[in-house]
Amino acid sequence: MTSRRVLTGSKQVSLEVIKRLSSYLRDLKTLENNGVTVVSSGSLAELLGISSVQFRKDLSYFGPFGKKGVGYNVCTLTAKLTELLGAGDCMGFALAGAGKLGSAIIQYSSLQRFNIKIMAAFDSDRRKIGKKIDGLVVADAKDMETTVRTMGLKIGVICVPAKAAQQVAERMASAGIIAVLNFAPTEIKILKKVHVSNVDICVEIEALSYFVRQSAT
Amino acid sequence: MTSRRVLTGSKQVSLEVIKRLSSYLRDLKTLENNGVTVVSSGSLAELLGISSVQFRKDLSYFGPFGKKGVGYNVCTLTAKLTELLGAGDCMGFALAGAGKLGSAIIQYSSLQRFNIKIMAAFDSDRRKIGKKIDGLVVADAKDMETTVRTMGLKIGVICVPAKAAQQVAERMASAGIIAVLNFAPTEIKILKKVHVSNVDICVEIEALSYFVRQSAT
DNA sequence: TTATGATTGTGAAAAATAGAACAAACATTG
DNA sequence: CAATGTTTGTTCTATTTTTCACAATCATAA
Ligand SMILES: NC(=O)c1ccc[n+]([C@@H]2O[C@H](COP(=O)([O-])OP(=O)(O)OC[C@H]3O[C@@H](n4cnc5c(N)ncnc54)[C@H](O)[C@@H]3O)[C@@H](O)[C@H]2O)c1
Ligand SMILES: NC(=O)c1ccc[n+]([C@@H]2O[C@H](COP(=O)([O-])OP(=O)(O)OC[C@H]3O[C@@H](n4cnc5c(N)ncnc54)[C@H](O)[C@@H]3O)[C@@H](O)[C@H]2O)c1
Repeated sequence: MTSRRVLTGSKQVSLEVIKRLSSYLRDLKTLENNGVTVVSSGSLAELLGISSVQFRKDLSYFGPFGKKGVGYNVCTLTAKLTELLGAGDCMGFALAGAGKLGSAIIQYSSLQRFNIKIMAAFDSDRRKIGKKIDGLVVADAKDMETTVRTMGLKIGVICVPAKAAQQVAERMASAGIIAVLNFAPTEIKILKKVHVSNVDICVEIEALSYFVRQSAT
Repeated sequence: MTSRRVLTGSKQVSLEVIKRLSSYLRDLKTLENNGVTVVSSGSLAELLGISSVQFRKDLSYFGPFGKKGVGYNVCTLTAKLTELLGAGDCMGFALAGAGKLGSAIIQYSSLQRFNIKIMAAFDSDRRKIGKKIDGLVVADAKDMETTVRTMGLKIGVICVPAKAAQQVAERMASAGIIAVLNFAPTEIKILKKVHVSNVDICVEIEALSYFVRQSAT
């Protein structure tokens, strides 16, 4: 894993921390909906399946949010984390490859609750172009650069076959995309300033297989 | 991230290493198909977007596979890694939630090339039960325990809504599943001996959003 | 055959991450 | 109000992961 780090004031925080903060926020929202008003790092950590120190440590990169002897106000902390992660204003993204996985993601309703919204989807297959998925019309991949640039999109999700992934990523980058979530089972080599997160389901399952086989002996 | 470790002989190797080995194997197969017979850690690392030391170090946990001054025989290394990861014999898995994401995974053809095969899919929705997806008939979630146990499946993939994930995971565990890939945006609390890998796409994109916003300033 | 250059494998150093420990702050109870 | 118990925030310590540095090995070409 290439550990990219992000500046926050004077400190540097790893994206791993950011991902955890995001999952904290996710569960805090659930608590909020359940009417919980105050929570301690201990009980929240138990909910999250992590240690309470890790929770407090992660928060500490961004300042004190709790009250000693009491815990955290769920509402306040939710608001602070939302602001911190910039999850308040909607972030749009572009998706390439409106196939099986791509369609699922287009229709992935949870993204809305995260203020993440798909703004454009592209495909090179004539049978896919023009198709309406969940209200979004799939556009011609040829128009990707123009549209992405016009809309000012910064995040790209790659759901095209492996052999097309590199080229698609490059085109996205040239259109102003600076962060990519890649589902294709291949590594993308691209400008340093573009951040690439890979999710390779085959690799995930293969690793689990290894674990299973080890457990068997 | 809970860092689970696996025994190999006397050494302990983290699952992160295993995942990387899996991605090495993935790219080695591509090289093999392209007729490349010998490769150095340097050129392969460049292909993988990592450092050559990391590649060699990862391999070193399992023994020497290369020839000094020359490099690695692609064919041999592929075979060794395949054996090491146990990727030679097919590993079956069970999937819960044959919805949008679940269907995409059922139809995910690349898994076959990894010798990973879906053996059973379950859903609780009457409209989904009995449906044939890519030749596989979706079974009633009620029968999950029995079927999973009978088939001796060890890996479970969770594609059900968040609120059902915990219960589904527990039922999988009770049926003998010891490794779970969870796509639901919630943490699963379960017996220590069951390994849970989480893939939360919302969290991934939210982290990218943070990166994007940071880059803007 | 002998130098030269390339590349591996690994112990040791460095960096990053996680964890423990504890003082400071607050609430509560008597 | 004082004593006690709780919980945070943070420093310090331990562990894990990554990177460096280099001896050992091999091919090649003089
Ligand atoms: N199906 C899954 O569950 C799954 C899971 C994980 C990863 N993936 C990966 O995601 C990618 C897509 O998988 P899928 O199952 O949806 O395949 P798919 O064939 O259903 O979809 C791929 C789509 O990409 C389009 N495409 C091809 N080249 C393109 C280009 N240059 N520009 C724009 N669009 C292009 C195709 O027309 C097609 O619609 C693959 O790399 C696959 O390995 C799939
Ligand atoms: N759609 C995506 O691209 C996407 C991406 C990442 C994660 N996810 C997550 O994956 C999960 C599924 O997402 P989806 O978009 O496919 O939703 P979906 O509603 O299309 O599918 C969920 C399926 O689970 C079934 N189900 C519900 N309870 C069940 C139970 N107890 N046992 C068995 N089956 C049950 C439902 O009948 C449905 O068919 C959700 O947790 C979602 O957050 C989805």
